[in-house]
Amino acid sequence: MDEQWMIGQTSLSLGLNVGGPRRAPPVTRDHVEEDFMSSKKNHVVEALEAELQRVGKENRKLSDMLRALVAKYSDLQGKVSGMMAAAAAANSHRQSSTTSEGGSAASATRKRPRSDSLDTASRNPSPPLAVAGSSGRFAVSVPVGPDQAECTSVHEPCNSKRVRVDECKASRVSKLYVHADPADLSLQVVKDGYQWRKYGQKVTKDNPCPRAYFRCSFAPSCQVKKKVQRSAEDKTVLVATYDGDHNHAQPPKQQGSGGRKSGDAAAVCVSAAPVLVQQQRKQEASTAEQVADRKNLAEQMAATLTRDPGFKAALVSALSGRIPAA
DNA sequence: CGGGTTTGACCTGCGC
DNA sequence: GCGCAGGTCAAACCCG
Repeated sequence: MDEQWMIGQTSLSLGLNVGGPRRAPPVTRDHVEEDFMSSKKNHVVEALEAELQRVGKENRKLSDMLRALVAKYSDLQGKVSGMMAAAAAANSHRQSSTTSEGGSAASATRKRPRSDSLDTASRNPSPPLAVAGSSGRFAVSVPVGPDQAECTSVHEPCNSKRVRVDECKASRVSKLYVHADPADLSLQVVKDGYQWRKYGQKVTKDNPCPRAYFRCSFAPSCQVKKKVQRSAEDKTVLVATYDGDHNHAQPPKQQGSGGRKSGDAAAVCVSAAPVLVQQQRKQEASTAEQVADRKNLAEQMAATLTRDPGFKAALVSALSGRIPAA
């Protein structure tokens, strides 16, 4: 981490030649005015020094916060990987015991097997949240919705499909807001590091922009779904709704070689800074629970940002541009 | 030729 | 029971 860098930058104040490296003032005919100006400059210097001290303090504080966030993130990541490993082990056990079922479903007629596939879909529980964002983008998976309860009944056969779907829906639904070019109507893929295959599109009632349906195409057993639709309020914002969790790691990047075909992260490179949280603010009331959620989101974002070299570079350039101006 | 996208049809739950 | 709307399917098409 570069908190040390941040901390180090607080000492920039020492290197600042406030007032600039001026030549010795020429002997002018107006000494009174000169004195007045120098005293004025002294005030400015004092003010600047105070400001620098304040900024330095703030920097230290932020560095501490960053350290805490990183520690938290590492801790969570460890937990997640542990849980994913456990879930993968459980999955392999279950799949080996239910292979006959999957094989029979594949050869059925066109329409009917749908419920079968849905059954297998919901029967295949997703492991805990895999935080997207390792792709260097700020694609933070944000749990949305009042309940974060785990879908515990997915292993058991269930009579009502809807009930099961609802149960699973309650488990993992996250939303991602991505700023996109409004002129490009084809922008229906949110770059999040995973491979997606589009399987449908629909115009919904409340939004004139069509909603695209995606499925994870990286792992056939992965049942994550994604809906992408432009925001009705702000057409520059793509709203990606994730349903479920990936039961696999993020696919390896193949950058530089032109990338894969579309559907993948390389299909569309959303240029602008993603994750617009203000939309979420609009949607959610200010209950204590939601505030906590938001805080959690902010923490995740901060952790993601601190690990992102691009962000770091941008921050460095932004800071270096500002410091002389101050 | 294989894999992804498009798109019209179909399925299903829900409200009236 | 009927209509509506969201979600899904799959044939046709496209592309590298």
